[in-house]
Amino acid sequence: MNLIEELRWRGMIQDMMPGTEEQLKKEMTTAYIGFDPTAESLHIGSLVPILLLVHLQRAGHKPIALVGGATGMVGDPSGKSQERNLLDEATLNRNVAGVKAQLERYLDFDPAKPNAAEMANNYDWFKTISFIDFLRDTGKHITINYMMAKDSVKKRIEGEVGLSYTEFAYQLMQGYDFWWLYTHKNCKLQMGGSDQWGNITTGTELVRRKAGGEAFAFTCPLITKADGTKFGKTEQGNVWLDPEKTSAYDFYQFWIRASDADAEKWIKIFTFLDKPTVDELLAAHQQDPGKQTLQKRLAEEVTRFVHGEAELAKALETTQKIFANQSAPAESMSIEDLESLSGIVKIPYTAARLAESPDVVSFLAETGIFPSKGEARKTVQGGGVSINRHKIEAVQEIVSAQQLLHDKYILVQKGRRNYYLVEVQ
RNA sequence: GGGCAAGUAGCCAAGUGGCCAACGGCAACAGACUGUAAAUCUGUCCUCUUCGGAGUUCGGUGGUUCGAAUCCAUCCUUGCCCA
Repeated sequence: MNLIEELRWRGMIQDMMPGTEEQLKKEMTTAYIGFDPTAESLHIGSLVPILLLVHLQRAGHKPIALVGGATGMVGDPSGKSQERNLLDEATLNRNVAGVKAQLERYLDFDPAKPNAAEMANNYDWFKTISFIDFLRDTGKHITINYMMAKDSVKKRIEGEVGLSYTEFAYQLMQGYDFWWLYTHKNCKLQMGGSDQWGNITTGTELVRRKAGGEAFAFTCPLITKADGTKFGKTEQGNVWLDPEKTSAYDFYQFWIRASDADAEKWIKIFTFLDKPTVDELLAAHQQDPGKQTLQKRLAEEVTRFVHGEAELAKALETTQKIFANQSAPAESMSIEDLESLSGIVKIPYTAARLAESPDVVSFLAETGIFPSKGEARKTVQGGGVSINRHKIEAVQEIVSAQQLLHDKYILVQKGRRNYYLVEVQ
């Protein structure tokens, strides 16, 4: 199966330039995707472009992961209703390093292979370009009319917030990247999310006009949720790929909570399972949705891909302990069980303070499980807090040493799925 | 430089002298129901709180007034039109 067919059944193709499929069939093709260094870590939204590169490489083509050290200084207006804040240089450098380190984990950079992945940073070629050169050599090739016709630009021009010249120029920079990679790396294909289509076509246009060459592109639909809310967010915020920011357990949990409708789409996009396997899973799931076959497999596959087998095993283990036997009293958990709950937030608490038998509300605020007593009180009143799996019925309840599990721990639940292990010292 | 319009909580958006911590919607969090799902219903949703309240908000600053998100002045930002 060729790359395009493969991506097509997975629902990962949105727009494609004519001739792209033929180009990929013709020869080993070098392709790139740009990643914005807007944060120190990539989040699961960036997983899709990463997967595109991995699919590309598996199909025998050569991927280039481009980190936007230069474009990140300017800000892409695509999909943004407002002018972006500029990042300072120190932050940007840190982000570039972080993003680079992560990308390196997912692609094969083995130089012995003809299609070894490469990493690039567009700061490397932008830092020496003068403004005058850029205007003369690049700006000349693209008309304002062409640039203004882009959706991302049009929306902002028609909207009431406007668009700075800086952001307007962004597409030229990205287009220049493509041209640069085309001429220096023989890169003929750019991929990306569908919001990048406008920027990408400016690039193919530049390649055509400035280099007289032919370049190709396709995009992947943006990931959405069936209920229309934003993908990749949880109560703790973004779901990051960095285990320091989002533990493997939390990462696993994000996927397992996918709705049925989402899981059906996501299993194709976020896993490498082949079509027969996916069809089988879909059928099994439809037969007995309550088993969450899809969600479990999805969570498992993606967690393995991002965090590795060992971390997946830990996440599964913790999940098992917490959810498999939810009605079991916390007292039945062994000390090993408690101590090996990986990914659960552990909080220290002093034995001296516990000896004073604080009321729950103070306890919850002091441990930092809630930011303030008011918050804690509200949630307790709403029935949202359990200690050792017993729901707190009244704000007057107290916490005491008698509740210690194995003389050391108190298991606190905020809501149904947020667990905290308070360790008394 | 001139004219016009706008700036309200995470977002959208009402409010045009006291009844305003500010209608409504979205998002978010919690509860019920369930399958750690969706849909639905309920509660919370500026901050703190001994739950009685207390404090800080409506682009910034200054003013008028017993009292201002609402009126005036000025500044900043944005959009549209003119030069």
